[in-house]
Amino acid sequence: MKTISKHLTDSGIKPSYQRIRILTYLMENKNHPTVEMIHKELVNEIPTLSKTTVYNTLKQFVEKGITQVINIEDNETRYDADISTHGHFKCLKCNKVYDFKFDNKNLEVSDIEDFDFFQTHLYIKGICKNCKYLLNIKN
Amino acid sequence: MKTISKHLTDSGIKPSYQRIRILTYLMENKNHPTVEMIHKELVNEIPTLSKTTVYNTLKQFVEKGITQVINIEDNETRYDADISTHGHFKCLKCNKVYDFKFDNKNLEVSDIEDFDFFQTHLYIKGICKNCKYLLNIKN
DNA sequence: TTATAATTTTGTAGCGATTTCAATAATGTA
DNA sequence: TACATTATTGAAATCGCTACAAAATTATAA
Repeated sequence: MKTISKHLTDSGIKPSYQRIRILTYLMENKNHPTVEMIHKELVNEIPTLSKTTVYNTLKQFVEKGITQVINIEDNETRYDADISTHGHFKCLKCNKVYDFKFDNKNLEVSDIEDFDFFQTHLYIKGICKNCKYLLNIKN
Repeated sequence: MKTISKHLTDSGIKPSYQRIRILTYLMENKNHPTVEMIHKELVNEIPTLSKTTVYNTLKQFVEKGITQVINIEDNETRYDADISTHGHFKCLKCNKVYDFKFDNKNLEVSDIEDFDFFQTHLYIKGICKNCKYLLNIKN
């Protein structure tokens, strides 16, 4: 709780109760939640929590650089408090989003050599190990 | 025109007038357009063209695998008739989306070794060469 | 050709995600 | 305590997209 609060103030965000709870949720559940998911969970603890607050808070987190947006699917915006450059894998069977590491430094790109890079997003879609295993059992 | 029509029939899509025009637009203007942009342009030539038709047609193109969706931004779905694996760079200054090549084969990823990959999307955001140049002139 | 069936396009209505905005609540300051 | 500032809330509005049924077009059969 102390660290979360400090994380906010360090980023120029006043640590209100709602903001602390939302950031705590993001850091404890690394499940790349949607606004819907965050609200649904937190409204149990904070009955008055409005969805607008979740939207406003996440927008602010992204602007201040302590949260990144995951656009792996066009109909759902997900959020991740891990702002390090890493990839996201979405299983098309169970819909779970996995984190993965990739070598950003040795990523060879051409055609955009003289461009300045601010953010890199790598998304892979497919079938995860667990679902592959379950599919094999069935057949 | 002949080739576009053939491209459609080869993919199991009946080459209606609207479908031909939409695919032609995608192939001639490699500008990664949104539904809005496609409709705005084509309604000049086809005054009765409805946005629903553009949505339906693109959905079908994606299902049949002749068009891919670009989710580089959460508030705009873009489309690309180039279905080869390539990256997309969005300039945060001029908002243009550039294509770029990257070495998909030598992409080193960890944590998801035994997963099956179906699609890979690489998005980079930053400032393009042209905007960098223009910024330098100003200052 | 003509009648009928199947497909495509169109426009309206509806839905869900997000934003706007004004009122209320909470917090900070003199 | 009084006042100013900021944050939260909830209702209404907006936007992108989908559902659906009617109209238009195209294909098929007699």
